[in-house]
Amino acid sequence: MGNEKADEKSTFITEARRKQIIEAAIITLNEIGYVKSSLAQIAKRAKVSTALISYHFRDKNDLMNATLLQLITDKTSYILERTQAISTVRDKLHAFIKTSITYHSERSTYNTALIEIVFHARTPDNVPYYKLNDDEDDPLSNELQQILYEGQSKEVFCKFHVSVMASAIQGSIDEYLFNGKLNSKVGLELYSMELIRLFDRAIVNKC
Amino acid sequence: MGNEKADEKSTFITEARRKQIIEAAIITLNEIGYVKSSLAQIAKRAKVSTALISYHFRDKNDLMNATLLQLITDKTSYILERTQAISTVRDKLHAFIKTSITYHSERSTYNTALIEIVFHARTPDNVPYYKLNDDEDDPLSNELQQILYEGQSKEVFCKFHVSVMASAIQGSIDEYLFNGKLNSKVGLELYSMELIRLFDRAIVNKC
DNA sequence: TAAATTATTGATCAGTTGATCAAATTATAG
DNA sequence: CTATAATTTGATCAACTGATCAATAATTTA
Repeated sequence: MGNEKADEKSTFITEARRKQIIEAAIITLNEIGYVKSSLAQIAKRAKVSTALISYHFRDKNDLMNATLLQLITDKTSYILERTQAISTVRDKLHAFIKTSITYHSERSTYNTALIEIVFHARTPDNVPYYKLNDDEDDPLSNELQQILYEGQSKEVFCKFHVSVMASAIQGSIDEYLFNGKLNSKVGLELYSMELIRLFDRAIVNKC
Repeated sequence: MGNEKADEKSTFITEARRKQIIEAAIITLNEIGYVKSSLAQIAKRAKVSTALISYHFRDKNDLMNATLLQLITDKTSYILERTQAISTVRDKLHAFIKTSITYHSERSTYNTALIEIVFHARTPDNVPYYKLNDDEDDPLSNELQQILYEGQSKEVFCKFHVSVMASAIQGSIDEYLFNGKLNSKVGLELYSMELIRLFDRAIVNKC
């Protein structure tokens, strides 16, 4: 009953329920947004009572944090799996850009839920999540920076400020995730292709 | 008393009160975020009663829309004033990047309030503002795209997809606005300088 | 099977929300 | 100065929020 850590009683049924509730939370976030995603709304979509959510999660914050963790894990593993297999740094960078954008359309529900949480949830000190921005803790950010460093040390890439370049790449990708108009106007194939060409010019060319 | 348009009764005192309430809304958004920015909280900071807000604004949405308009207008004029004066396209692009980033630190309160509204407010159909993304209506987006077109027609810039390049530039800038860690790690002078160099390589070089 | 633990529910709680309204205050006009 | 209109308030409203609790129901254990 009592583990060293907090409360880690993981019955099979408990884990299943938690996943079910988290999945309902994602659907709810996508459908009506964070503000309207009350426990009642989430419970309705999970087809359980509100009290059951309170039973499996300490509070609403706990539920949202668990949901966020699930979303980040999914996105991270999706992109890393398809990036780390590639051998050369330049192709790795291309894959990183391509898969990041592909994830958006393939898991758009997850992506929206992720945005909803990141821009609404706050720490107990009332600091918004979007202002925290992990960096060191973010495996995707680390992977991207490591690709850039490796390219520079192998002299495939030229000299530039890695942090700035990384956030420029990430920002260019994110812009496509947010901007709905762009999404329907340009198309992900064209967008990722143009982005790859753009950063090839900025990174690989004579410097 | 009765104008053609909706209700456009603009006494001097009315306009002053509206501005005062909007200013209080901005401060409140910055201090405690959109979700906690109730009419009561805004009223407290404006040192008026909640009923007075309801008197000057149809509802909370109306207030938030008016606040958003003020924020967008401020940011737009700030950047356009400092960009359109420049004569050559390349310097214009540099100025656009530089002033966009400078605005962040100079009016950080406004910037946070803007983010809070854009990522929380929704249309009556429950469509989040961040998914609308004007594009054609956004003067800043237009200015940036026009700079790129002009540079291409004068053959100062090489050939590339203007929409993609514009959103890459905008995304690279926005990333700096959101990412708190980056903000303290790199510094806006260095960041804008590196960004200018980056896009010079991607835009101006041999293509 | 019987006992004990775990899972689930409906009912209910106090707290906040945005909005409304009559009454009070202030400004404006005649 | 008086009457009329515009401004501001406090009190109050129903609706909804997240959370809690005792009472069942289901499952596990002995």
